[in-house]
Amino acid sequence: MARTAGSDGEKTEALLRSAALELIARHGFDAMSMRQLSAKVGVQAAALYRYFPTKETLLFTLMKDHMEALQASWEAARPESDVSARLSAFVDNHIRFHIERRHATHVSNMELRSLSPERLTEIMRMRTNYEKELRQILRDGAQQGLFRIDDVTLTGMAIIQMITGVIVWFRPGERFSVDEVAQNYHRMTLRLVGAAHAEDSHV
Amino acid sequence: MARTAGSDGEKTEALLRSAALELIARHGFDAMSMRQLSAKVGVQAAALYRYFPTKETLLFTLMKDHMEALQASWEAARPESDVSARLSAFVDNHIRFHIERRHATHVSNMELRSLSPERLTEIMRMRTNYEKELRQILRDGAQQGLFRIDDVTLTGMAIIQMITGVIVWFRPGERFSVDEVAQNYHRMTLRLVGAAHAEDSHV
DNA sequence: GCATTAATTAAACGTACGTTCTATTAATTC
DNA sequence: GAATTAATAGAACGTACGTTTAATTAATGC
Repeated sequence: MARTAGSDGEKTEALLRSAALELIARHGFDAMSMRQLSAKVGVQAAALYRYFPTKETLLFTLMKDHMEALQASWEAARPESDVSARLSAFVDNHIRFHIERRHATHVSNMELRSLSPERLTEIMRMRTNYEKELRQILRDGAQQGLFRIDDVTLTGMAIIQMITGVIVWFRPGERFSVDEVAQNYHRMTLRLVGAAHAEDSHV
Repeated sequence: MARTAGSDGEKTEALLRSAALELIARHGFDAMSMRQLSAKVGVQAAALYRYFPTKETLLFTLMKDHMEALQASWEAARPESDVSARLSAFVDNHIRFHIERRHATHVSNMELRSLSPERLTEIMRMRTNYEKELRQILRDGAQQGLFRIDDVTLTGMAIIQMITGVIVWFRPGERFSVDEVAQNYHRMTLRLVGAAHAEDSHV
């Protein structure tokens, strides 16, 4: 056999990507074999090389797309309003985005080691750019006297770790809804930065 | 050749453990080969099997020792004093312990996937026990009216993620000392739980 | 100093991996 | 409907891996 009836490159690539995200998230990048991936989609291993020249390129592509989508999601959600609302929006967008794409998030957070130095640099650059948005919010809030922040870099890291960590324990359909988690976390974040009136917030 | 002059089982095992922590932290468990590990210590790969029956057992041993040491460290540091001091002590101990053992921490956080189900369960049980200590502090603080906490489980997770995340960005000898980081984080933690007078704290 | 135990080497086994090569069939174009 | 392009299959290549087996030397106990 060779080309199969109804085969379609775009469709196969999309299937491969989502199957790869699931397998890598579950077993890790090294532990996922190209044969395992191809079997999940129902093609031979050799067929993968029509879409991705190497296994590492596949990983890089997944991560890059994830980071671009994250940045785009924030730019679409970013309000022009006051800093507290911007901070809440950042936390909200971050949590929702990552919960909705838990596999891709796991991959992006756990498999950086498997990238070549150049590709690692590129992903880290995208990540840093995204995190700059948070730091700018923190800086604005501090300058306007609305936040009490000892160190912007350190506080930014603490918040990122805290809100990204949601995917470690969150399971859809259990105790908390996404809304509850998002609301709770943005309240904790506002307290963490010493936001004026954080305690009275009804949002 | 066979047994080498000056060879000593305890010494070799200790060397293997620390070499393994470093290699796994840097390259990941799957990416580390037994030959790579043995070469780092200067023995043949077959020699490893005198100390660890399988590669996975080696990983499990490292993780278990790490968790036991963490629990012991907290039990030694735990004060009998008021809840705010206990919370500060927890944060302080956690950060210092993890910074001092960054390799082991990385391994314990990143390589859970490579454990068999039974062994994963055991490590998770230890981890849960440790995290219970934090939740108890939060519960006590809330009951005494000192903390303002919406949900103990969720707040506990947020704090754990935040303070464990330090090892992701912290590099000894750069901008911050361990003391500064620990102090800053316990201030953020107290704010996060809405601790009364957190803003006036001089600790 | 001999017997025993501890620590290691050297070589090999079977397996699984990423990747490549070539052939083959399906869809598309004109 | 012939020519071309797209999408795959099937087989193979070389390599590296975890682990085992047997032999060998060093240290220890009596």
